[in-house]
Amino acid sequence: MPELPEVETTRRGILGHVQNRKIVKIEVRQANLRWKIDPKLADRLAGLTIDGVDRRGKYLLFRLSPLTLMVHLGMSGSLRIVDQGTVPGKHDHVDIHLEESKILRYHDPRRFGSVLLLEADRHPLLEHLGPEPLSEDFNAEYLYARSRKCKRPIKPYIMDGGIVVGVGNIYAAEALFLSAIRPGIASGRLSLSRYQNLVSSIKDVLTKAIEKGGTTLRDFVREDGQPGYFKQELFVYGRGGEPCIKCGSVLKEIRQAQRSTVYCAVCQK
DNA sequence: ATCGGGACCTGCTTGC
DNA sequence: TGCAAGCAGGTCCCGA
Repeated sequence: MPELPEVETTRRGILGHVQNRKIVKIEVRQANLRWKIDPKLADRLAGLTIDGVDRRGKYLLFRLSPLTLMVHLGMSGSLRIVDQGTVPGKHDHVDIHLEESKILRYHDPRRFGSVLLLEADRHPLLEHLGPEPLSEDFNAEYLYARSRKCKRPIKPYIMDGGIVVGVGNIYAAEALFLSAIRPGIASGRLSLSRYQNLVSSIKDVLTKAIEKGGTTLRDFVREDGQPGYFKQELFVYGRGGEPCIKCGSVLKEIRQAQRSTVYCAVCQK
């Protein structure tokens, strides 16, 4: 489910419910996620107060001075706020009980997500991440300079978290359509001005998706259980074989690095 | 140094 | 109708 807009939607949705609230207790029903949940995690966090929730790429960082709880939603994860007594479902793996009878509930059918305890503000998974796409550090000059001599196709290139964080399969395809760039072109062959288009398309599509509460394809839900509404605004993702919204020709579907890619061979060069 | 591929999982859709 | 294959928002890690 979650790319940056969905993670950011989740962060904004839960913030008001968890900030300055004390963790009463934690229940772990399934510890085998992408990485096994530390058996000591529940004891370490009980009694601490959540000072705030930050985001780095697709990671949510719960600040519990002096510890940090790092949550990744993987492919199918979500966080919801539910009332005490709400019966957990099959894939509700972790409950974080808060003051005032609320529970922050982690749900993840495929279990590709993770719930990790950080002793400090650092973690190996955060060490080599690229810039935030909505920050000024992410700009055309950076991408252009970094991609010289790189033969890797542009779509997997912008989906690489070491290059820029937060851009997943949906928004990579959308941004390339919006900037009229073919997904298979080698990143090292794109000009600076094409990178200017691409960067502004990425920022644009992510910003608009956040405004709509993210994209719900099947199971993404916001903290209150509502879906996101950006799906209606997708130009190419999930539309292989259908007509291009701009020119009407049939959209092509290919595979790149084991991910499906849809594009318009007429509009994107 | 870069890659492509496999791995980790469950659930839903599709086709025989 | 049943069953197996294929595919799905991510990304680490290995070997070529």
